[in-house]
Amino acid sequence: MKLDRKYFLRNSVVVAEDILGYFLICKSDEGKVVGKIIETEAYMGEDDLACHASRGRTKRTELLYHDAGHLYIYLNYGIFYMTNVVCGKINSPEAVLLRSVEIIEGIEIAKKRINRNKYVKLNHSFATGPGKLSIALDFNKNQNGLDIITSNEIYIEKPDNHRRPPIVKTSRIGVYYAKHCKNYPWRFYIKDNPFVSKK
DNA sequence: AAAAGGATCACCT
DNA sequence: GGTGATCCTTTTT
Repeated sequence: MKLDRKYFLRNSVVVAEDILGYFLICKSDEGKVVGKIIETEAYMGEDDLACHASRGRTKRTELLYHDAGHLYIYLNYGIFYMTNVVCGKINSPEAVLLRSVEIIEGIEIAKKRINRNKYVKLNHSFATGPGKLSIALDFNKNQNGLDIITSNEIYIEKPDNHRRPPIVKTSRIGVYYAKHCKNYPWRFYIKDNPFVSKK
């Protein structure tokens, strides 16, 4: 069942954990690609020094303050797009970063996208890590701000037979600069899953 | 106009 | 475990 806006109105830490195992669906001219969500991170509020909103409300972070259920996509390292879903109430800047998926449909389309990208290599677990995930699902600045509740092309659904998987909570990746926030246990992944980006 | 900073990746040991 | 490559956006002068 497709998720409604109420689902994302909750705290991003809650959503990041709950959404593991759900299906991310992306249709485009190239076809349909479906990824099972394996790994996420929560970024929450102006007090979270790892969150973009910690530097205040700017043109870039404006989206985080708006309605939940929209994509927040930005370029990092000048090369990679990071794909997030905005969570929480209006004026509460929160998001869930999608770090890794297991491609369960449209694998040839996803491989083709990885192959034509200059910065990544196709290997056995090719949609692991937020940069590669965005390439495999063709997320870029064109989808920034897209509403995944009303869209029929890009959305998330709870599988019919969903059971809550065993989950590992740990600290977030790449936020070494975030002082006391860097060790917050806001990274979640499905235990023992081969598509987790980093141990 | 210039500088600095990355929510990464691939490859190495 | 660690390092270097990469180049766009944001911030500062």
